Amino acid sequence: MNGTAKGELSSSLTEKLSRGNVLAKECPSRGILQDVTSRWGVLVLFSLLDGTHRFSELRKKITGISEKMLSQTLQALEADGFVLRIAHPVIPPHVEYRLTDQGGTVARKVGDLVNWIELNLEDILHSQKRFDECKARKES
Amino acid sequence: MNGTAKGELSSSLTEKLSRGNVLAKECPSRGILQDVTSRWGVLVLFSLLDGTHRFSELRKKITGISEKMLSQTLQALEADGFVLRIAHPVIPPHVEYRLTDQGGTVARKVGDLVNWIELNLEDILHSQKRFDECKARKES
DNA sequence: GTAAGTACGCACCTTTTGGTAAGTACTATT
DNA sequence: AATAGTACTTACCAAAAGGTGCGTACTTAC
Repeated sequence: MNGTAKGELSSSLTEKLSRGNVLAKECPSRGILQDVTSRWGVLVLFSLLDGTHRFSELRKKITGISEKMLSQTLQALEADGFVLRIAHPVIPPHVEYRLTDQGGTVARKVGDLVNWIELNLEDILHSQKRFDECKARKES
Repeated sequence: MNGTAKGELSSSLTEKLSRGNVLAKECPSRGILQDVTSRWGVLVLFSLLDGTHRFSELRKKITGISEKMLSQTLQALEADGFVLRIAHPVIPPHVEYRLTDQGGTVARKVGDLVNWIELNLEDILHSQKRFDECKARKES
C-alpha cells in the first residue's frame, strides 16, 4: 500500500536511478530477462561459469543445441554485455567466449537456480507424478 | 578432468542421489527449468514472493499477461510443487495461490536475478546501444 | 584429392508459444 | 433486467522460437 511495489527496499534507495520494473508491460527489463532466462541463454551462462569456451566447445557441452541457436543466444548475451567475444584473426578461425564481470554476476545467480533444481530434481519429479495421478483420478 | 562436470562439488556428495544434469539433452531438469524460467513463470514466481494472491490479483499485477497464460503457468508451477492452489468452495469462486516451501526457495533465487536486472537496467541498456552502434558502423 | 574442422550466415520449414474472443455458472449490484 | 465480477476452459489464429541443411573460406590430416 506504499509507493513501492515490493516492501523489501525503501523507495529512497530504490528509485534513485530509474530502476526497471518487470511487472510493467513495456519495461525493457523484460527483454533482458528473456535473454538470460531463455531456454538456451540459461545453459550458455551456466556453461561459461567454468571459464572461457570456444564455439565448438559450447556446442558439444550443451547437448542438443543447434549452431543457429548457439550463435543467436551468444550474440544476445554479448549485446547485453554479459558475454565477451574474443576473435583471434587466424585461419581456421579461433573465437573465444567468456563472461564479463556483469555476466559473471548473473551467471552465478542463474547457476544457483540450476544447481538447486538439479539437486532437488527427484523431489520435483515426484510432485509432478502425484499431480498427474490426482488429475487422472478426477477425470475418470 | 574428473568424473563430475563442474569442479565445485566433489562427486561423493553430488552423485549420491541421482542428480540432474541440465546440459544433457534428455534430462528432465530442463523441463522444470523451463517452467521456472519461462516468460510468465518468472513473473508469477516473482509476484508471489510477497504473499498469497488471487487469480485476478496476479492478472492485474503482471501487466500484459492473458488469462490463458496465467492459468497455464500456474498449473505448471503447481504440478512442479512450487505453487499451492487453495480453492474455497464458494460462489462466486475464490481461489488463492501461494508459494510452497520449495517454491519459496526457487522464487527467492529468481527474485534475486530479477532484482539485479532491474537495478542494473541502465547499464545493460547502454551496453546494448554500444553494441548496436558498433554493428551499424561495421555494416556501413 | 578428399574429408574434416573452424565459426558462423541464410533460407525454409515445423513446432511451440501466446493472444483473442467466446462461453460457463452463479451472484451481487444497479 | 442488464451488467460486472469470479476463475477459469476451449477453439482458432498469429507470432516467435527453433531445427535442418547448405554455403563460405581456408587449413590440416589422411
